[in-house]
Order: sequence, then structure tokens, then C-alpha cells
Amino acid sequence: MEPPAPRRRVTIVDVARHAQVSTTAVSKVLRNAYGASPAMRAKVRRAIDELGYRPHAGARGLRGQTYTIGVMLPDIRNPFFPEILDGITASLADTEYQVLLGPGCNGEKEEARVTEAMVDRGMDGIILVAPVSSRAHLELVGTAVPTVVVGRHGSSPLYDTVADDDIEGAALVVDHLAGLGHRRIAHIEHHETDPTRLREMPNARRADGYRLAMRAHGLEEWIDVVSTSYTQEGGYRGTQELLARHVPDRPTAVFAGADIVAMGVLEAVAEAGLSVPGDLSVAGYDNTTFAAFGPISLTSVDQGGREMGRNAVRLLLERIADRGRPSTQVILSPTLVPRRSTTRPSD
Amino acid sequence: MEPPAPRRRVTIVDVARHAQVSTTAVSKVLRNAYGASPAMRAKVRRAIDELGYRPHAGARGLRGQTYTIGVMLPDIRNPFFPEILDGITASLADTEYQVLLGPGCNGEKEEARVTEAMVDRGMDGIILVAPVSSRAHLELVGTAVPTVVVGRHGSSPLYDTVADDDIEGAALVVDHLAGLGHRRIAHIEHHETDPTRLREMPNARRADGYRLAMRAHGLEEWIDVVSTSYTQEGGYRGTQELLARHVPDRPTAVFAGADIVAMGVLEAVAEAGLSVPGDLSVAGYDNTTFAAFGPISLTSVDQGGREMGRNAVRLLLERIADRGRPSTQVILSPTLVPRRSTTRPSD
DNA sequence: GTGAAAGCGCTAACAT
DNA sequence: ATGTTAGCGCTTTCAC
Repeated sequence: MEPPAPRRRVTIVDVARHAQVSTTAVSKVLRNAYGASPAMRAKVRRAIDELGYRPHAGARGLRGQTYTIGVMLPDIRNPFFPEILDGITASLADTEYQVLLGPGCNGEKEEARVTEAMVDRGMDGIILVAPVSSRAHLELVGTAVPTVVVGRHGSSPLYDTVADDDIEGAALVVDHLAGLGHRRIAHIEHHETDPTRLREMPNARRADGYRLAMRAHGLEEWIDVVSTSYTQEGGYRGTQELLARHVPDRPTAVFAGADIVAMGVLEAVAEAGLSVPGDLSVAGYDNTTFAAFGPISLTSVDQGGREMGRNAVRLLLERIADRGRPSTQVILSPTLVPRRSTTRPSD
Repeated sequence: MEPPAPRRRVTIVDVARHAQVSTTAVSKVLRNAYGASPAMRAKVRRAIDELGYRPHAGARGLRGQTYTIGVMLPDIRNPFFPEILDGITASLADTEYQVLLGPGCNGEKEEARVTEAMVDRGMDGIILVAPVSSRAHLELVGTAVPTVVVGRHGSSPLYDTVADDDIEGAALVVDHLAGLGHRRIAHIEHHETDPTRLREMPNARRADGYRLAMRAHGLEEWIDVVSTSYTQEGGYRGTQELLARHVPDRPTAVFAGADIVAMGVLEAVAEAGLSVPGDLSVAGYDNTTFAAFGPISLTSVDQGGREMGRNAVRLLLERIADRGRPSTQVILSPTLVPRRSTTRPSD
């Protein structure tokens, strides 16, 4: 089964010759640029269709744009991120831009490789979702290419940001649980030590929001934070620690910083022979499809991922059109989605 | 907050000047090509480091390679696909190749847009995971760029394939359930009418495997297939139909064609007031993290996603090195992972 | 409104 | 082993 030799690609020169016009004319038609008569446009479009011509993005990028938007997601396994992506692709569906994703990153080094790869490939714009990189690195990217940072606080003149109000989101959960009568409300956070990230990362803000809300309810003596990671494993270990730490006076409710963490909580709780919400109320964050899954029915916080994606695209296109404009920060308000995993405490 | 003007990118000419050599020399060092002395290499590498030079992939692509591999996943929400992706990125981690993903596709039109975008961007190779496109389109892609099709049967001289033996996988499930004493074993499949896809798509093969295995066990009279889709929604509706269809003689076991389908099954079963595995045994396919999730504990079939990804990369790199070599098909054997969602029937 | 020509950053073919 | 030159496919001056 010997494959035949691939035939040469159709170029702008072929189109120009076939339409009996100059390559300049073809280029103008392609970009809807000024300086081509309706007759010219029709002639060129016909030639394009007849030859099945498609412009070579790399060659275009050498002088103009590549019509490519790079999106970096931190973890393809976290079911929240597809929501953001949907918002992005939906907003870009009617444009000439094509979205390409960097593969999952879990550390600064991988992030750097992916962002550099995107810059090197001449992407016209980059959307970074919950990046963990240093401020300096983000600004480096923002200097090279129009950039929007999603799901991370902290502003810079070199890139725009879209985030939800994580402090308010955490407060929604604590208000809900306190309103049900809980006092011993524990929180599982993603461990963070870097000072910048403590200020900017959503996980740190959620932990802050938890503490603030607990104080606001006069529950400071019950503040109880376990520091693991935003993974299922992190929720599992965190819960084991919580249950071991407080024998026999265990918390009546756990606020997991992300739905994926709540998955681990539910697993550990089941293993310990306890039931949700009978023995323990559990709430998450992100309102993923997993939370909505009937047999689980997890109370969660919706941060409107699609809306975040849409806003990111809007800011990005604005900045591509005007690289000099001042940077913008968009903050969206989260909403609580109460489900069966939270109820009144039994005692 | 006015951002400063971005400074010009460092090019190969800057490096050549700084190292006092020709651009050809720099190019040779970059590509580890023949014809540069150790001293030359050292000098050039130093200049590259000092200037922070990184090659422009688009420009490279105009003459040589872009060092980019495109991967298309059909549905970013299906937790099986990250496994394949992990296998791909792990195999490519030590190479100069960078992976970029097309955003989730659910139809032929979206697939065509993504694959064309990858070809237009000069990708050196393309990996298509469970594509639904026509044979002709896949061959078009394979003609333009080295291509590997993963998770779909049917061979072509124009691309390589990696798939698991879905007929055997389905047999593993039926064997397991029949061995436990089940006879009324139902199957929920992804609806398919296109003749090519009926032959090539894994969902169709699993349904075939189910029928063959039922016959092999002398259970042909209990063959019972509901045709929906490989989504949570599909599992939910399929189960409702199954339960309504067989009052009061409902199946004692359901083989869902994918774990994501099993999620919908579990949801519908819970809503109907039935329990798993007490009233109904449930098995899935793909062995996702969801199946392993303790409170669910879903019996499933592992098709070794990482292994599939690794094989895809191996075939792709071989074909990039030798475009003329005959096409190869790799078939991997699945394994059963029994968990708590399947047990003996109660009656 | 139209087209000729230069050049984007790099690699390949061809000197030397 | 090293350098010179042409040219990949496109956009952008800048003439006309």
C-alpha cells in the first residue's frame, strides 16, 4: 500500500493566474481590504472556489496575521474548563480566527513551554486560563502578543483579565451553610506559598473569602482549613486529615474549593462509612456537570464559564484591533446552586 | 496604563551577526544538521542564549518543518480522551515537537474546519482521535500531511491507525455478566446509520461484539439494543426507554457503550428508585477516572489510552521520517476492570 | 482601482 | 566546513 506523492498546494499565484489578475488583488480580496472593485472580487472568489485554494497561515503570519488564537487550559481533566472553552469557540465561530489549545499544563515549566510555543507560532492572540506562571512571565507573553488572563486576579498594563469574584463565591457557600445551621464548616484549599499567587490565584481568594465569611458570621473559632491541592486526590487526603484531626468532634460541613476536590471528599466520606448529607454536608465550586449529576447532586458555585470565555474573546479582539489601549479587568459575579449534598446539621 | 510598544523579535540574522557567522551556520546548528564544527556550534549556541533567540515556527514551515503536531479530540468532556493525550504528550516531551489541540468537535463540519486549519498551519503531523469524517476526507488529510487515526477501524494506504479490539472488549463485558448469571443483558449504543461508520466506528463494533457474544452464550433471544448516543444524556434516555419497554420484566444488567453513557444510566436508575447493583448491574467502557471513583465503582473496559497515544506518536514519527512507507494498523487488546457496579442477579 | 516589487524569517541548493 | 543566494507564500509599500 504505497501512498502516492502529495501534490503541490494551490498558492495565491495559481489563483492570480487563473483569475488573470495580480497576486496583490487576490490578497486584497482575501483580507477584504480596500482597493478591489466588485467585479474583481467576484472574479477572484470564483477562481478561489474553482481551485479549492486556502491561504497558508504560516506564510500570512510572516507579514500579517496567522488568524490563530491560542488557548491554554491548566488541566483538561477538570470539567470546569470546557465551559470556558465553549464560550471562547462560540464567540469565535463566526470569525476567521481558529482556536488551538495547548495541552494540559501543571507547572510553570510546562506553561512556559506552551506559551513560548504559541508566541513562536505567531498566534494573533493568547488566552491563558488560570495560569500559575510568575507575573513577569505573563507580562513577557503580553508584550509579545495580545493576551487575556482568565480566572486569575491581579492586573497589569500588559494584559487584560477576566475573573469571577472568588471572595464573594466563597461567601455564598458559607452563608448558605451557616444559614442551614452549620458552625463547624471546614475548607479544603489548594496549597499556595508564593506571595504573588497568594494574592492573585482564585484558590487563595476562595480561602480568604471563606475566612472572611466565617468571621462575618461570628464563627472564627471554627475556622478550619486543610491545605492540599485542587485535585480529586487532594480532596480525598484532605478529608482523611479532617476526619482524623477531629475525633469525635468532626465538622458538619465541608466547603471544597472546587468540584473536583469535592469528588475526593465524597470518596473519602463513603470510605469512612459516613453519608452525605446525613453525616456531613459537602459543597464545591465551579458547578461542573459532575455536580449536576443526579446521584451526586452537589451544591456548588457557578462562575459562568461561558460568560468568562465570551468576555475573554471580546477583550482579546479589542486588543488585537488596538494594541495601545489601556488594559481592562472584568469581574463577574458568581451564583450559588444549592443541591442535595447540603442540608441542616443532624445534631 | 498604556502598554509600551513591543520590541522587534530576535531573528536568525541577529544571531549570525552577534556570533560573527553566516545565517546558514546558525540554521545548521538549530537543526543539528551536518556541516558545523564543534567550535561553530558552541559559538552559535552562546549567541542564541545571550540574545534569547527562538526560531519562528511559521517561517521555518515555509521551507522546512513547523515542529508542530496537531491533535483532534472529538469531545473534551469525555474523560477517556485525556488518557490518549497523556500518551501523546509524554512520547513527544523529549522531542522538539509541540502538540496543539483542535477544540472539541461534534460533527463532520467542525471536524473539517479543524483539520483544514491544521493543514493550513503547516502541521508536520496530525493525530485524529475517533473522527467521524468520511473516509474520503480522512484520506484528503492523509495526503496533505502525515496522519494517524486513533480509535477507529478501517485501513487506508493514506494514513496509519491505532485502535483497540472493540469486539473483544464488548465480549469481555458480556462474558463477565453472563458468568455472574445474567441473561437479560441490554446494551446502549451510539446510533449510527452511515455504512462506512457502521464498519469503522468503535461504537458500532462494540454493538456488534455485544451481539456476537450474546449469541456465543446462547442468549440471542435476550439481545436488546437501545440506540441513543455516547453522552450522559444518551445513557439517561436509553435507560428510561429500557425500563419503560420491559415492565415488569426489565433487564438485570446494562452494558453501556462508554463510561459517560453509564453516568446517564446511573442517573436514570437512581431516579427510578432502583439501586445498583442490587436491582441492576451496570458496566461501561473506557475505564475513566469516573469509573474508578469510589462511590460509583463502575465495572469497565480499559483500552489503554496512554498506550494508544504512544503508538500513535510512534507511527506518526515513522511516517514523518518516511512518507513513502506502507501504512500500518495497530490493534491493542482491552482488559476488563470489574468493580462493584456488577454482581449476580437477585432473582 | 490595479499591479510590480520588496521583504517577512527561515532553509536548501549551491558555491567555495 | 563555511558562506552566498534563491525562494517558500503571502502582505505591504508604492508606483501607475
